[in-house]
Amino acid sequence: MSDHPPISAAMLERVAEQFRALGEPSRLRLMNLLFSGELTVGELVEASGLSLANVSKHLGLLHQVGWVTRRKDGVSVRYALADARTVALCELMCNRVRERAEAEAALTSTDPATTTRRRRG
Amino acid sequence: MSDHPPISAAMLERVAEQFRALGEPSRLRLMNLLFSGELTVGELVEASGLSLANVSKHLGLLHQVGWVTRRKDGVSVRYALADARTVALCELMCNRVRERAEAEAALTSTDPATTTRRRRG
DNA sequence: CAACTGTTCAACCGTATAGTTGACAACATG
DNA sequence: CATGTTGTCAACTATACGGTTGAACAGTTG
Repeated sequence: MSDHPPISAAMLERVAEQFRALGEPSRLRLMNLLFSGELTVGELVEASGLSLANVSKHLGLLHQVGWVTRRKDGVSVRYALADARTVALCELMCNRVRERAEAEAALTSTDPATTTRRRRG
Repeated sequence: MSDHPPISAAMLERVAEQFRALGEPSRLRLMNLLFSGELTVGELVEASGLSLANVSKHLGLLHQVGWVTRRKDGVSVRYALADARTVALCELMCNRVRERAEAEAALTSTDPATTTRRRRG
């Protein structure tokens, strides 16, 4: 825990915006599909099972905050990951979730007594 | 872009939950304050300027998803970062924001013509 | 026990946003 | 130009969530 200066409110909002854009399962699904490369909106619709307008909306937001790039290709539009760090970032979060799941499983199996939450008597 | 298998809906929701917890300026501010070490709710209230109940609520959520630890210390409660990766994660996002800000600034200064769609031409 | 401090919880309100629907824009083809 | 294809945008509804307020709870002190 070395030196960590305070951060401006504007910066906090910008950073929060980045996190928030990834804080939605549908958008995470689209990002995950883009892990394998550039895809059109139509392809993402088919692969995700989401509605066309919904996918377009999510992609618009991801593009606005800079997580994906947009490129017109004839009649369709191709989206791709804009940041090489995206995959690492998502995998870090996946590992966190897995670790927590394992930790919880270990707790409940080794110490069932402590799982009886304290309630006022 | 190597092999990236699809992810279950439950997993996506869990991962999104992690991102979402950090997708709020007030919570990010609290996390940032905790960068310097363990703090009580009261200390966080004073440092953040947020209301007591509000801080408690945010800390409750951060604790629920595993971003902070909670420890009773006499009459007060001390919170701390639970994950060593937190700082690196936030700094990555900060760098992203800074990079994007610089890229935008460079664009508007070198190519004013394309910015006519917006004010500040 | 009673009073005080520090924290959490529950109910409420206002706003933000996910998803749908329908209209419309951009590009291709006949 | 008319038509089909692909995607975006605007309006709408339902739900989620941030923030406030007031009550309840847990230690500490007298």
